[in-house]
Amino acid sequence: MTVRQDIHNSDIPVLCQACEARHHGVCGALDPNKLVALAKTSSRRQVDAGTELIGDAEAIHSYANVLSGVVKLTKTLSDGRQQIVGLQFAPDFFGRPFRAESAINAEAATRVSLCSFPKAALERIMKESPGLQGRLLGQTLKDLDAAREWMVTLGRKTAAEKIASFLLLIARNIDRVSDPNMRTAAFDLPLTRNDIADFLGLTIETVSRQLTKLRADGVIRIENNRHVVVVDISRLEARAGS
Amino acid sequence: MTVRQDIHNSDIPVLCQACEARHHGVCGALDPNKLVALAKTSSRRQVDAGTELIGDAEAIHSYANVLSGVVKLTKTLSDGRQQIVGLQFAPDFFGRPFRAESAINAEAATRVSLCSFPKAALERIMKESPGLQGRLLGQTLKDLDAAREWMVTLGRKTAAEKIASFLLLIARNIDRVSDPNMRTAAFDLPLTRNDIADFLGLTIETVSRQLTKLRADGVIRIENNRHVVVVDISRLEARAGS
DNA sequence: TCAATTTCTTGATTTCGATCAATCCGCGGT
DNA sequence: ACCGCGGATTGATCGAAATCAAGAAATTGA
Repeated sequence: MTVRQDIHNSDIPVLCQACEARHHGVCGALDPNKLVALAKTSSRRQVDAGTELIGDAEAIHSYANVLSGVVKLTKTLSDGRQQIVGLQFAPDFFGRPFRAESAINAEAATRVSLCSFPKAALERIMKESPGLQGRLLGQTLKDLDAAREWMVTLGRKTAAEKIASFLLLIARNIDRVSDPNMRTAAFDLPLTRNDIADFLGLTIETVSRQLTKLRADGVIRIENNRHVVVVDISRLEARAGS
Repeated sequence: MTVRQDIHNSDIPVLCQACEARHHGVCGALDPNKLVALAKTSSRRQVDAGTELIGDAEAIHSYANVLSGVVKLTKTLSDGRQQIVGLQFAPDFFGRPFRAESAINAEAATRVSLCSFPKAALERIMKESPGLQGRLLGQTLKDLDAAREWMVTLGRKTAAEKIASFLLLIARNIDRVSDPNMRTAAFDLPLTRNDIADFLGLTIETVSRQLTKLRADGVIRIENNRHVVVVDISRLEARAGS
């Protein structure tokens, strides 16, 4: 153990001071000492949309916090059919503690900025900070809840309901609509129509048609193919099935 | 800390000695002292198929190891559409560490025997045994992998592939077919046709038709509606998509 | 600025699985 | 044994989404 010393706010690594993950993400469990230790080995980087972050069945050497942008996790069948099995928004943690058994593929869906650190560094600090393990468990449980919620959407909802559910998911994560009396939302879609289809288990044509229908019915407006304005959130919710 | 004392095998609670969870489940992380402490508060019980174990949005007061049988986790839309979002086989741990946010419903799919302990007892021991937290994280990651694997099945596979995938899942968990050169498998279906439909995002009629087709093609045999003999596992795998 | 290419939309047709509708089978009870 | 009932199978028809097929719109690059 190092000798306990005075920790001023200025001792918090510059890198971390303005970081959202510092408070809400996994780093929130670390005291300044540990944070300094981790920050020494960590590095920020920006990657363009389409960059592969973890290849299928690849060994994983690092973990990362998503600081901005959206990362998509995909699985692919041998004949090319693809399914997005998770989306990570800031300030989600992502990477696989221990084993990399399930063949998963992580790719930047938008331009993404990451704060990544080597697997070994995190695991060492984890042994000393039980709180960190708890945060990791918390993130994993959150991912599990999201996955199960989506299983209902995939298995039991109609195409129209799937699209509405998807738009709500994005609105809640990008535009942070948690306030229930917020009537409207606006955001850029982080996914292409193809990605949306792969997320919803639909074809690109069906996605397009359902978006057109929502637009025709005045529930949303679409500008430049990417920017979506939800005119009335409760009307969208009514179409999402629940 | 208690003084370290000699621990004989006989000090392991009788309840735990023959328990599978003792080695492979969460209890494997506990030393005999901790095991005794936990065993004091735990109790075995058997429940019939159909028994509700955790109600939708109900507060959770206990955790459990599944010792035998199958527990199904379901989510239901307001209009009654249902989706099974997870199956827990022995010796899975089940229950929700912390928060019970996601509205999930757990029900015994078959006759089930459980070893359950109060939430508080487990959480207290968890603070002292970092290994236990790790096991819990491991179980959660395993559940997450399973959920994501199933998302591919729900979103991208045909009805025929879904049924084949389901039978393989059961064969691997009930008959423990992990040995890749095992050519055949046999088991009782732990789910009714209705449950299978809810697990696969299909209707009961489609499930029935696909099972009939597999039978007609000589891939499986069905006896008494419940007992399934997989004649050739590799032929079943070929139909599961991958 | 203007091809060139990719991404998205829209339309026509087909198909797979849902729905509707009878049976059929297995099982427990009297 | 017989009935009665819930669960399962089978058949006929329908419909939602997939597939096939052009185009239109946006983005890229020279």
